[in-house]
Amino acid sequence: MIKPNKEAMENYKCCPIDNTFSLIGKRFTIHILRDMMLFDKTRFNQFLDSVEDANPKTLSIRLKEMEQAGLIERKVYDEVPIRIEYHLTDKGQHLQPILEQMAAFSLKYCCEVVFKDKKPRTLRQALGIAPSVIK
Amino acid sequence: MIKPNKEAMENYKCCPIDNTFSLIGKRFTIHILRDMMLFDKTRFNQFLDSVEDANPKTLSIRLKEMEQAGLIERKVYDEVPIRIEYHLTDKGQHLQPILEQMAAFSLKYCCEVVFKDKKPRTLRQALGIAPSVIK
DNA sequence: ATTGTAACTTACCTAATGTAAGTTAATATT
DNA sequence: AATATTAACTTACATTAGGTAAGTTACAAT
Repeated sequence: MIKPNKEAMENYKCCPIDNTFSLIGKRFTIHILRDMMLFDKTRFNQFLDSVEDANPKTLSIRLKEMEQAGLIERKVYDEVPIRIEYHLTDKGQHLQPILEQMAAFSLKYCCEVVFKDKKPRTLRQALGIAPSVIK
Repeated sequence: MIKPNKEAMENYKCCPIDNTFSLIGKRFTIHILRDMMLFDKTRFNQFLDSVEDANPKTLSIRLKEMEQAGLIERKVYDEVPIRIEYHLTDKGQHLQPILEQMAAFSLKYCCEVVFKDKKPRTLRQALGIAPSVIK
């Protein structure tokens, strides 16, 4: 088990885990990130369709918060009808290892609820890709 | 970027990221896990003191949910005054990589808010330990 | 004139969370 | 004998966050 020591603790203004949670802990945030990272979703109505139980009010609030936090960028295309796209920033991209670990946990320890055949999988197996693709 | 393919998607009953979020996404849950994993906290009033802005009502609800979900175990010691301890289960322990990635993200990309000197750190540097200790 | 589309916003309602005080049970103190 | 203390909550009440359904804007097509 990894434990912080006292000298190291002196440097902190706040807890890094608490800080990350303040960025991704609210409803829909990780779902939006997931859909951007893994499924190339970029638009409001796509998230409304793909995010589990999303509603337009909360989605709208969440996208604004994520933009404020520097995780995503909002781009307006002046077409008819108007098109708006949301894209991950560099900072937002770097949240991906967290989502990967979240996926890996469920694949291994919640396989009865996640998989039809109820068998555990690694992230590689679940994605159905060759080992070389991940890294 | 890692992308799931179609055959692999057929096996799912639900999204593993969504599933993990249902386990750790509510307020205080990861804070409780953090305090158990890194600071050896085990008792109700310890969490009340150490978890940021914790209140007894929500803490009580959360501990019950976490027990239900199989992440922690509640043990009653029949002493005077009564002592109750909460400990991580094996399943709960395996959430640690998620918390580590959450910490690593803030150390690297939110150093201005996390550190007094505002300089980014790796997880190793932040913990102030030798490289060999992590793995 | 009505319909359609994208991206929301608004009014209203319900659920989750927070606050402060109270409970239980036993020993310790005045 | 009455009051205090401790741990781990619970309860009543207040506040905040989130959800629902409908409406808005700005065109273009039918």
